[in-house]
Amino acid sequence: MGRAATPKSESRRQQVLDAALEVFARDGYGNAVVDDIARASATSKGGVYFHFPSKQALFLALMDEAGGLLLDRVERAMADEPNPLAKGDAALKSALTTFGKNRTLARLLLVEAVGAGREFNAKLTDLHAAFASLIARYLDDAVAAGVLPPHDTTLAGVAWFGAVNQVVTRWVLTGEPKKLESVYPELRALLMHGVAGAGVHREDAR
Amino acid sequence: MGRAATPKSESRRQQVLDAALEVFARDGYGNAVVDDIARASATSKGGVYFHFPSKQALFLALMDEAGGLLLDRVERAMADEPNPLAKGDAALKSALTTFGKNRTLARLLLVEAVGAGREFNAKLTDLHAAFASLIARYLDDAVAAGVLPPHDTTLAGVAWFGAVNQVVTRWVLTGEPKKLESVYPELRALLMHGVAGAGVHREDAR
Amino acid sequence: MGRAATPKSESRRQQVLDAALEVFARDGYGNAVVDDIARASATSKGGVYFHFPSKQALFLALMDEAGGLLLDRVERAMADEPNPLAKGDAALKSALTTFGKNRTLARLLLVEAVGAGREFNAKLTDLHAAFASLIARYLDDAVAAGVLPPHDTTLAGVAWFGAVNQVVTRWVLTGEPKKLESVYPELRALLMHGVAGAGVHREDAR
Amino acid sequence: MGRAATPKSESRRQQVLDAALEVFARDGYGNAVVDDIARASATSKGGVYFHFPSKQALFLALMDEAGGLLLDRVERAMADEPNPLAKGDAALKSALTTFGKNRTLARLLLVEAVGAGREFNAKLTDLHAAFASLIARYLDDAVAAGVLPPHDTTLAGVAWFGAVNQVVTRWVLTGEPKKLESVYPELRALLMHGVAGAGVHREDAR
DNA sequence: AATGAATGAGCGTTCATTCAT
DNA sequence: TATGAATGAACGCTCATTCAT
Repeated sequence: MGRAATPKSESRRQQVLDAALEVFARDGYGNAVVDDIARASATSKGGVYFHFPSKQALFLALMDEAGGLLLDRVERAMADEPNPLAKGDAALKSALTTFGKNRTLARLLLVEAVGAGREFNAKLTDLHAAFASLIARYLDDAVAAGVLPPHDTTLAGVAWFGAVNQVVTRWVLTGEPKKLESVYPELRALLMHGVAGAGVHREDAR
Repeated sequence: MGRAATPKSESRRQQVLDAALEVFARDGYGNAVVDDIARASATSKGGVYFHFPSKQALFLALMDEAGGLLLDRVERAMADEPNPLAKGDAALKSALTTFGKNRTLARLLLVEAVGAGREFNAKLTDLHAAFASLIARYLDDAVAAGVLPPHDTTLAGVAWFGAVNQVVTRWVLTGEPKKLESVYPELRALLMHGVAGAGVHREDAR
Repeated sequence: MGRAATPKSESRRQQVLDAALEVFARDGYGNAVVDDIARASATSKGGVYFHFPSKQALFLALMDEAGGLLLDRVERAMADEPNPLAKGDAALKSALTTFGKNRTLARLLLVEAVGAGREFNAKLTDLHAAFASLIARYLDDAVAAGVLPPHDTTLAGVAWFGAVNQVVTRWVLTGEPKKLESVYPELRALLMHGVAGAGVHREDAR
Repeated sequence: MGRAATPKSESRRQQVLDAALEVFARDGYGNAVVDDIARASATSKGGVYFHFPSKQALFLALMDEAGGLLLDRVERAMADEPNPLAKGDAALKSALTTFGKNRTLARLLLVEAVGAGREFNAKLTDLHAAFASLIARYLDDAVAAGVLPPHDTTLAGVAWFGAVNQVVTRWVLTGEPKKLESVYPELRALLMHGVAGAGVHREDAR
């Protein structure tokens, strides 16, 4: 479903993108070297520059792709669920699963993209906002449906996003927990009921 | 209250540190130029290198100082409060206030230190862990005191830290909300009771 | 006589090598500046570094080239002569002639390469050893052929090499004698018969 | 016998000189760092500069001292012998012995001083000339005394010096032979009678 | 005499980007 | 489209030298 682009040029571009993901995630934006990306994509430096006007543009494109892919997965997962609460669960679970299967992606988005430079702040902010507002919209729906009490959903969106973010970042940087998805039940409970109500509503264990 | 021990060289070192904070926060680690730091500290490049062996070491020292200062503030604020719940409130409030008064510090710690390079991951991880475990310890105490139900306090520490982190990061990057401290009540409620119980327990406004 | 294999890049590399010889011999290794070499080879600094990984590697390559060239000349001259004694004469004469025509080369090999740094000692030692053992081999042959009495040919090789070395070095540093090759007859007599037998065997004058 | 100078200042100066010998011989002129010399002489950088106006002057002074010391030893050894031939033997023996006991000195004079830079060529030339002409003078005397046939004593002085030089240099760079002095008999024979007459006049073995 | 903090010119090296082929 | 040699601005770091104390 939908890989209709030019068989050669498009795949070349994708090769570069894939290689760039690898290299940027490995070395960070600043330390990554265009030559490395060229080598890793079995092209030449000129080849890279044919498909992308600059190192910066390449990184930006990568953020777009990676962020879009993740957003897509989460939205698709939510779309598959009927009721509000289930949607939230699905979103959280799919985010953890996607990252859990792709540490490189996680590192790029949550670590390397952050301090990469002023030039990337706008895109980073957009990404953060996209996720936060996805969550906020879901919370709004849930409030509208009467399954959640009214509250500042914008702030909650940001905070939730940050909470998940940090759990994943810790996993990226320290390798803990071994299986990222394993935090799902506890994290879900925490997001829903905070620490105060944590005990009551927990329906599962590790 | 006693800072008589730093006649000249120590103050020089501090000058450099201060200038470095400014420059690193403004330009990011990678784009920051040692010459700029020298100029900003009214020294020469050689002066900077007399006090710090390398740009990297300078940044590391800065992370230490900034992280320590923040941790100190928060811990001091907690120490001033008697009961567990109040300690938590004080911690949250002092973190928001400290960052709110010092956007430069916030940018350094939450943005620029992140993608700065593999060399800094260890220190960054340590910082994250220090905060997360400070929170976890507090939660443990609260659980022991019976004011909070038992739960995975480690995970909660990480998630809380992430939530606050993200709210501050958003403020650093977008300027919203105008007054960082204004999120305190809502954020507190969210951390305590999650989104499900959010409506009920709110006891205050802006 | 066949140098068709070096279309562009190879000639560039050679340009750099030539310029480096000039600059290193003029300024010495330590004082030579890569920018100067770049300028002298009508390239850019990056161009130099494209062909050689470092200043050090460039100097090493130069030692190889210069040493190889000299050794080649001497060996070729020896090969052209039939009997042992004539070979020796030819070797001495060709060494003096080659250096005499190329003071730059002489300076590089005999002066600048010497105190250039520990990194170059190995290569220098190799060069010295190559010459000394070339001489020693020749002496061995002459002994085997019965035209010279048996003696410690290794030491003689070293000593001979040093004697010639010093005569050339003196010429490099002081300009004396005007024509380096003019020392040939006296030097030859000296190497053959020492100072004691000097008077008898001398068949020529200055 | 003669250490009459100012007890403190003069010894300080000597300390610096000694340390400099060590450091220059270890690192070479270019790589040697004034701070190291200061540390090695248990002084401060300022202390070094109090006694010597510049790094260059320090090295020059060292060459003077080292060269003078060596020349002194050799001359003294010659003065102790009555007849010409014995003087020559004594000179060679004392040179080998002095270097053999002091590899640092040998390295400074024969290796590090050579490529150290144009600034040192004059002094180096002087040193070489001093030795060469010492030898030449001795040869002249021997010729005058009728124990050696007339020949180009200047050239012989240079060549002899170079031969000894090279033997010592090889020992400095490669460690061979184990005992430098052991080459004395063979080297003496070589210098006196060359390779042609070598067999006859040898009166000893290794 | 001695100290050591400070200076700043200088240099090796890197690497994004360009462009002739 | 692709290649890779070439460019040159930029930067981290070193270290001889100075000088206030």
